[in-house]
Amino acid sequence: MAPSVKDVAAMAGVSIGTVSNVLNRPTKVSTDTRERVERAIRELGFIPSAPARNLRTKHARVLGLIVPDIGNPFFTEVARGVEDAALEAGYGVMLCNTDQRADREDQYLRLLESQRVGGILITPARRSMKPLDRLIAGGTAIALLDNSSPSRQACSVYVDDAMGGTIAATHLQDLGHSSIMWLAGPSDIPQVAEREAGILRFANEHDMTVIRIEAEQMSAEAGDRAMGAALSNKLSATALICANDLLALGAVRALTRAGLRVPQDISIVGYDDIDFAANAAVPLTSIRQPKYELGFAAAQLILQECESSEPHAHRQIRFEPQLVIRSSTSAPHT
Amino acid sequence: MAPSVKDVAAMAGVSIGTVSNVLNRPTKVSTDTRERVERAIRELGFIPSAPARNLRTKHARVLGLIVPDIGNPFFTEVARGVEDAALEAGYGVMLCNTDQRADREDQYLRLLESQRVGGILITPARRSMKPLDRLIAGGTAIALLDNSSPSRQACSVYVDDAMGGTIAATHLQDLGHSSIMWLAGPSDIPQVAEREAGILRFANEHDMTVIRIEAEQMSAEAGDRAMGAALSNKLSATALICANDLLALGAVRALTRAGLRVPQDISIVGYDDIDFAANAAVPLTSIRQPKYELGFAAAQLILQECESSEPHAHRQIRFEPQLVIRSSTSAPHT
DNA sequence: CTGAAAGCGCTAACAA
DNA sequence: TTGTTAGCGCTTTCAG
Repeated sequence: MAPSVKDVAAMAGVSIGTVSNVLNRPTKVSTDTRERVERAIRELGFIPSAPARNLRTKHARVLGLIVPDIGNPFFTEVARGVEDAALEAGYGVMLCNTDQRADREDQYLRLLESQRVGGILITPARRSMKPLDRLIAGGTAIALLDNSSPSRQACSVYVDDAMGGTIAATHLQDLGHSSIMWLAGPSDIPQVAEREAGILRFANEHDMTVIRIEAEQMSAEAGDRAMGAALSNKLSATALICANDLLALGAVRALTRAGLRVPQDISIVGYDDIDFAANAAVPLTSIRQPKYELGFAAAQLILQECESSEPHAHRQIRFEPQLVIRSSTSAPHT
Repeated sequence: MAPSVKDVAAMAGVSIGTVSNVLNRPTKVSTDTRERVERAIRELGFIPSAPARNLRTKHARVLGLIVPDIGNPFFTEVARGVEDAALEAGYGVMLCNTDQRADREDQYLRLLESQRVGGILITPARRSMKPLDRLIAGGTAIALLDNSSPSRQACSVYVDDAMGGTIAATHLQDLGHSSIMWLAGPSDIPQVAEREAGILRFANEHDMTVIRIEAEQMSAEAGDRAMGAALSNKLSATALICANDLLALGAVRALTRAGLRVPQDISIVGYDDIDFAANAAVPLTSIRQPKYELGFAAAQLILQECESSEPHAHRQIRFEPQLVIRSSTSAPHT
């Protein structure tokens, strides 16, 4: 049996209330009794039971992290940021990977609710915030991750996607491209839609033509397939912007298979700037998102919401994306 | 306030004990009272408090997953396997990324202990099992992940690394290579040591020469640096085996920078077969490890240990690696 | 088959 | 400053 406050109290010759005090309000205890208690804690190897504590405090020192695809390095980096911020505050992180499936998201939401976690960080897989409202009403702090829809119900942290799209298009125009392809992901992903909006707005204003193709997923395989299909339909342009780096990696493959060289025959701009973008054989020009920082900031926001009992004003934090130029873009070959 | 068993009992007109019974032993309750209770649960949106339950049951329906680097796609895939097995059983997974730091590992171990998790899956960052013994004694199930050291204290799941090393060397010999380089990772990583043993044994028996170089981390950057250094020391061979795919990706970069072509000038075999190996511009020949399966099996093992109260016999599950031939290996150019 | 009651380990009033 | 005590929400005997 793990030792309990009772054992510690007995060994230190004090009451359990005093033990609880040295644990939670050390200043309210005289120095020498505190030291006696601390010694007892050390000798017994006492580690307080979180479940017991949570039964009283209503909230576990745990954060839920709900992401669509932890296999995507973007989210892996975000998770690292969340984890570091959480650990700093003595919180744990429950990883909830939904694979974009609503049923899994629901199941995890229930799980987190039953665990009475202090807060939930979520990149919503669908438009509805319905199930979240329940949680919010129940006192669970929620933060929207990588989601710009301002909500009066929750904090949110995001990177300006429209700006990212514009940056990518601007870069290609600067190089002299006037006709580009846009390899989008599923159109119901808000981030993709925003990036597209940024690209199209800029293209309109600067007489660039944009050919849109769509992959059914945000994965390299899907990028390969979509690009392959576009190629066999004789679609072409001197440059390509991809909705994320995974798609770009797949597109490079399809292009290479078709005998086209990057960037000589076609320039490519990815999105996210995952580690593999830099280490690909054709290092990818990409739009960097501050992934780790995004996660870190979101976790901090939510931690401060669930730590303090004061009325909390929901905040929105916006990050800016950044162009990282590597070898996959150049002036169009004439 | 979230509804409690008490509220449900009141609404259904039964005692709280009965509510508890329909929750945990539905058969012990008559059909119609069960239905009444279930209706009340639904109407109130009652979700049992895990902390309260855990206070009695001693163990939370949560698994701790301790890995050295969740940024490495190998571990990300393992995590997916763990997560899926856990969710199937209604368990959550706490992600604990140590970055190979002993202090973080300790901190997480304490956190998991205080949470009273049912089991811990760990890829030990160091040789010592000392802190784990405490947990085991305390009744927490432990499973060693990707670790072949048989332990009478815990279950373990691993992929035969020596075999993987041999497979890689065999493949190169079959292609006609007789002099190879081995890009190792830190020598205190047991998996790396095993792979090396497999390679060296085979090389000895077949008169291959092996030049050993070592990267200080299992990352692409470290691989790039180590390979670059080797190159400027005029080390060379017709083929290269890397301790994992990340190192291989970095090595390809260094090689490319030096004007060498893969596989014409040098063949490369990676290890792990992460997704990016297949999608790299030079698709990587690699030794595939059943990553997802590894995590899934480990989680199942530990779940069955912490679910059943019967005396549990620790098991060891061994997986076999597999050669995946792509474009980064060929016969040596003569 | 159902209810009553004890108690899991801890926190937070309140007393002393 | 320290001790006493009443629960938190649930499971689990033990009676009925």
